[in-house]
Amino acid sequence: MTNKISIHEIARRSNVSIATVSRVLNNKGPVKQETRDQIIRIARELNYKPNSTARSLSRRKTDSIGVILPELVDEFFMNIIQGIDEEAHRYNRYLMISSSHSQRNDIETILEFMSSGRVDGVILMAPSFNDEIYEIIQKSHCPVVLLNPGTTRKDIIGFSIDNYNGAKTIVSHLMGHGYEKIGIIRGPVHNIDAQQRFKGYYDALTAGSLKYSEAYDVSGDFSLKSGYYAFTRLMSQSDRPRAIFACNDYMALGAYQAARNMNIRIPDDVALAGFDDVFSSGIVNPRLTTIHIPIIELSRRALSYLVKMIDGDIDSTAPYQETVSTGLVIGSSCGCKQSTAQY
Amino acid sequence: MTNKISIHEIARRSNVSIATVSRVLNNKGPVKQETRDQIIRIARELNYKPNSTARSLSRRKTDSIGVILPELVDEFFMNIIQGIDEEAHRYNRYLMISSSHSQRNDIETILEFMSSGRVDGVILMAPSFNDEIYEIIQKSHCPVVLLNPGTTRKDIIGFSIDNYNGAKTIVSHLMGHGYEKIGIIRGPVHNIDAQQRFKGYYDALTAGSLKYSEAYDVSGDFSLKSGYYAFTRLMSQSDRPRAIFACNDYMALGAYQAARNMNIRIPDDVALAGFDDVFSSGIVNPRLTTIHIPIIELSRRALSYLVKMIDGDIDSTAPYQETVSTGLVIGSSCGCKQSTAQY
DNA sequence: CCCGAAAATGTAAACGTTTACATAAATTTA
DNA sequence: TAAATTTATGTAAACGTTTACATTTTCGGG
Repeated sequence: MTNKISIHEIARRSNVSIATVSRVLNNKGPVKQETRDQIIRIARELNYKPNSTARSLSRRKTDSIGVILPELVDEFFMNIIQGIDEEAHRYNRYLMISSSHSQRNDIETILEFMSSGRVDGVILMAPSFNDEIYEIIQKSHCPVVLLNPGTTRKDIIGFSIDNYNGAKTIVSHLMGHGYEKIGIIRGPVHNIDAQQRFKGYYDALTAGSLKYSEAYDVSGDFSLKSGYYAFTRLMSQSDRPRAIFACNDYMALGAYQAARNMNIRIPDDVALAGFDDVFSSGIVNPRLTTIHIPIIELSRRALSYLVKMIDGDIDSTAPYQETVSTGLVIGSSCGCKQSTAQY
Repeated sequence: MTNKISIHEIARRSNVSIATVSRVLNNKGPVKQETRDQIIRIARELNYKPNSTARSLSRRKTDSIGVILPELVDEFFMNIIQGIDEEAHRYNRYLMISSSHSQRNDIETILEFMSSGRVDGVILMAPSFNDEIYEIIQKSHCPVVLLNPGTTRKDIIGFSIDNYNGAKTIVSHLMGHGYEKIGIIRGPVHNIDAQQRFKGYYDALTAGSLKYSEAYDVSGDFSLKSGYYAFTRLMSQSDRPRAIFACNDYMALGAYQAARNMNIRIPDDVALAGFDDVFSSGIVNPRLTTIHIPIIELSRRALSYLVKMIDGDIDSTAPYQETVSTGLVIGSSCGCKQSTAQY
């Protein structure tokens, strides 16, 4: 039960000053080889580990990065964390993770995180971007990178998914099958991803000279259940759509269940496509045609950029936006015979 | 662009000493109401946030907790984080999360985390428990709680899943359907969960006076793919099993795909059961009969216990084990008509 | 063998808090 | 009203590092 040993203890035992010890431990400044060896030996013997709190205070740098996500559920958010973690490990940074605990004032969480000096920078994914958040970021002296900011502002630093083109691509793919009556199950009204996906859908239709019809446009909230009901509603009308684009996979999966209940065959009676490429969409039969989001890659880049801001390799005040493009994953739910994904 | 303000600045502006300011900010020690009000006012005006690094150094307490998981993938690990996060929020603790980056020396990761004073305690889920890890925990002065330690040692603090009884329950359920030839798709050989689940399977069989047969025992590694091949192997023999217990859901899902390829109907030709109750198992058709693990609850309890150790409310040196019991989730993959889960 | 430069080491002041202890002011007690 | 309390405040030393600056030692060249 050795007491916690400090740099002082090492200095005492090696008959040198703490400055010398610090120099050795940080490989900074000249030290006689002999002294160096001895200090290292003693430090190792005592199993010395520098106190990182003291280190942080002195260096004014914590080597940790805050990650604030709207919630901590799903493979999706896990993938974000995974990507960030991998990259953080590369840069020797630690990760402080927190959900914004939507029930509470998430802004406060953010502020707390950023202002207390607990982290050197923050990766923030807010449920929705608003002026208050913008203000906080501007005011704080803490570098912030936004994940999927969902705003048209240009004076921020953000990494986004190309929802618009993803949606356009997949709807175009459905059109390529010759379907003309293509319905949509929307996401939450105020969700920017959902809005962009809708726009992609809309523009794909009109670009292909199909007409948008309100009868084929039903709302959902990204949940499985909402997909179930939305599908039921869409297919209960006399003039049914021939294909449906669900704005995310969970809703598409809900649609599968509704289809089974209604004895509707996918893709024979109605084709189906989703968005996100969640694990389950590769499990269901027929495999769901969907859009893959390179979310791990996106997170990695975001972290990498943040670290460079922190290290001063990149100007933190300069706005920067990056958008990663999505990939079409072809299953047979759209009517294709051959799937691009294999197991 | 106000410079970062410290307690000194507040003291200066309020014409008091920093001690008084500190007292006000921490609600500690007597301060005249008038002085107090003024200090609070000024602190608020300047939007003062105490530097948590300095605070940690002085108090010898970081208010953060380390979480080390073998990997950061899956809903499963996300659920762990979710449970921990919820509870951490209740106790006002921050979470430092890291995967043990299995490619590297995970032990070193752990040591680093625990010895550097970056966290007040650690929740550790190791890929496999071994003596080295045990040594580290004993030596370190940092409270450690193990998640699913998978050891029979009694001198540790750990929170576990009752794999054994879970497996026994579900295999018994299969037997209740009258199936006599019950196969198993095992998990990784060195994985303790997998071993315990196998034992549950074995004991359930023999308790019901069925005989264990090597022909029905094939190995897997918890991956979907391994489930696919294991199923194929099991069902390629002339004397096929009538039911199969896959040691986790992903392997069971792989079995679904193999079954589809081989034109084998579930549950008509072969009944199937899994373990874990992952999201996808509720999606597939027929719904997978499986075992639910209250992992969020388990994580919550682990964190709560750890915090109490840190706060000195619980003796950190006393061993403690807790096991949470699992729940049977009935789908129709086992042959049941009525499912307990609904969507 | 002395001088100057380079190398090695030490001293002490940060970093921004908390807190034991000392002191001063206000209040009560007798 | 002086002494004894109680309340309010200040001083200064921690906490364990890093690092600018000062000082000492070493070493090569004249």
